[in-house]
Amino acid sequence: MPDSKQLQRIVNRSHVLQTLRVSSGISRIEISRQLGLDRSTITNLVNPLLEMSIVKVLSEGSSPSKGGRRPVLLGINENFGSILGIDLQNSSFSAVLTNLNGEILKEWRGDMKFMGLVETILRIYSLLENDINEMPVPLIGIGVGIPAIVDTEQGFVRKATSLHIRELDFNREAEGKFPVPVIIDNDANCCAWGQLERNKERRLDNFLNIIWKLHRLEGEEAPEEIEIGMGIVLGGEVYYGSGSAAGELPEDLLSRDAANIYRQSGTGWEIDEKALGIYLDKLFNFLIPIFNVFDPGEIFFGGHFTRFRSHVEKHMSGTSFKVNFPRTDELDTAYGAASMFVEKLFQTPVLKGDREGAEIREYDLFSRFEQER
Amino acid sequence: MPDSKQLQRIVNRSHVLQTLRVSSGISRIEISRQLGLDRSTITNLVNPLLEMSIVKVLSEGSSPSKGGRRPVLLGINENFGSILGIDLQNSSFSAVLTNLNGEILKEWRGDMKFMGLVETILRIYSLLENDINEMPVPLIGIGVGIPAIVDTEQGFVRKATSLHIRELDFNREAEGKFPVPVIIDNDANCCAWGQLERNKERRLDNFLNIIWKLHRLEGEEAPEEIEIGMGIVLGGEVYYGSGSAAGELPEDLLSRDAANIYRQSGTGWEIDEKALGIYLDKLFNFLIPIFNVFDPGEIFFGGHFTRFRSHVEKHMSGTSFKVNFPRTDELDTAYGAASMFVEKLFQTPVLKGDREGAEIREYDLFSRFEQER
DNA sequence: CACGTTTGTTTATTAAATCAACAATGTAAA
DNA sequence: TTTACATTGTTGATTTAATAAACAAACGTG
Repeated sequence: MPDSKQLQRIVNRSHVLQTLRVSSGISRIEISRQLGLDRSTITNLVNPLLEMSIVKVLSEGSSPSKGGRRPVLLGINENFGSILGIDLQNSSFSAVLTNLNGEILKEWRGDMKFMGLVETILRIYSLLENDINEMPVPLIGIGVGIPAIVDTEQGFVRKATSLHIRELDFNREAEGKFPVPVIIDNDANCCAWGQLERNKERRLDNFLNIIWKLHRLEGEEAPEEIEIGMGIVLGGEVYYGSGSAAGELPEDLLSRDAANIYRQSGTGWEIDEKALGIYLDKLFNFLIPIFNVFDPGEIFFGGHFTRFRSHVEKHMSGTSFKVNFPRTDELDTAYGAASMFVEKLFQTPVLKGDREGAEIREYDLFSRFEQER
Repeated sequence: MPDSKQLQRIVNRSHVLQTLRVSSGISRIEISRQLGLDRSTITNLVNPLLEMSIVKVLSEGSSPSKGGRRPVLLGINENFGSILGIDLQNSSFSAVLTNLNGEILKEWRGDMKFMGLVETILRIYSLLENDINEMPVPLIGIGVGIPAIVDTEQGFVRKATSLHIRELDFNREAEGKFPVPVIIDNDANCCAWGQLERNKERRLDNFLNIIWKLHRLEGEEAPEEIEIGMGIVLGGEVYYGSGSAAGELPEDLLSRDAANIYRQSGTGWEIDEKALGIYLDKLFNFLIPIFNVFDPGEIFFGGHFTRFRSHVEKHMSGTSFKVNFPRTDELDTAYGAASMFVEKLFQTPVLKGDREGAEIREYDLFSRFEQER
């Protein structure tokens, strides 16, 4: 629908928003310099965003060294809207509410028997609805992470062993049932989205985000199930591969095979160092070649990897990769699911299809709220 | 230098050229439909290209089913210019001259002692110069493939064991010494570029291109040296990784380790099936996990892999990947090097840097030849 | 042969950028 | 204090490149 002229404006506006997001506290003139656009163009783009309160004035900056008018420092209004991120597992969930700056406003954890994807998410949402509505920030989107192979673009779940799903058209089934748009993705990819969000100022290019996650098995108490997941970010965007299965590890490196690492003791879980060593040998034997072929700029080890930091560092010592152990917790996937939504909000819209029906991506902030507020 | 308005025109012009390249024999109106631009816009973009003879009229198409004026079918003028592609090895080279449609106009093979990168390429060029100049198509660029880790964007050779190079600023050393622009890249990446060119109508998204190449060792007669190279294409573009080393395989899978596969017999080279089997087991043990993690839409096995086709098919039979054995010959790398240049000619120009000095990519066809012809 | 259809061009119009001038606001030296 | 100068940000005129609309050209069909 939007013609090429309007599209240019939309794209430029999006560039402005991205710049504001990445370099919060920047002046209009500095934006114009970074984007190579005229000063007046930025003024014209920014002012409507200010009126809509998507952008806000932070403060007056100090005047430049040689004198001159003080720059007016701008930034994204992080309270323009909130995002609900849900980490959906077989029999439990966790969830976070974040603002547009990726700051956590609220968090939840709970048990929830899985009863179909849409149904379960609806239940969780109605469980949290009151909490969300009493916040001063209105909800504008939901992101969901599940242990599955997901075509996020199409909203299509290909395969989810632990949830017993195959070829589910989520978008169609969820149509009209939620008050805000819902996006789903693989949980490991969500964590990669979260890493993109947390490091947005660094404008990371290529990195791998590997997580070590524990799941309680359905019914059983112990041992827990290990999930090793890899999220791949290339050129600043999550890479899905041609079948949405990029980053999936072989079965024998996941699940029960390594379950005897965790031994139940009197107080709780205890780690069998020998079993751990054997498992990590096998794992890194697999991973290191992958690292070499991808040649990422950085590798993040999240989740329970932080508990085995020294082991990981030993295995990585032969390589020249930059290794990173981000602070992580049980909410990583939920946080990442929310981050995914935020990242998509600020992505520069492109004509999708390229071929037929030129349709704009549906998450563009300005277009969505142009009339409403 | 070019402002945002001119940039839009350049980008749209580039889209038109890409469309013409991918779907040769297309009418203006059909282009306008595919790109979502107005008919008159396409007319205005195409006509200058016709005058410059970058684009040519193919023929009158048949009139549409319900009557109406016959569409004027357009296509890239493949003879607007020619590209020299060079495959540079330690003590020999091969080269091809292609037109803009990736058709081979001429080819050469020869021995050439390596004497520094720029010097050697210059020698090869002067060797072929007369042949090239007597062609009716003017040379507009040179692409070079070398067995090395290369930062193509910067024109910087990081490491080339067999050529004894380390940290060489090619662009600086070559400055002003060639009559046309020269681009260098890793040889495996070149082959991937070649595959992109050969399959341009298919608009491939993600694929891996794996080659099995033989090199004569310096001085020695036998055994030859094996080079296994992987070119990675993601989102329709060659992926280089953060250190330009993406796709590099571990040392022990290359070189001499598998040399005893080739045995010299009375008539020539003979293959030791047992040694081959052991080697391929090891190789595919390495490759299959890589395939799974990349989740490509297709995998090409080129070079000598075609001789071991049944072996490869056996190893790949457990997977669900689409396997492809393209017709290949000794000129693949050279052809790919030329293809790389052509592909870059037709890439949509983007502001590089994004941050500072907004500079346009230097290969844009129209801009380069606007005044000249 | 009249009529509808499709391609492609021409001219007027429009959207969104730039350009240039200027107001506002600051530092620093005279 | 005053003057000069530097920098940010806005306003109005101008330019550019797209679209829109009308039309010419070419073709098939009843």
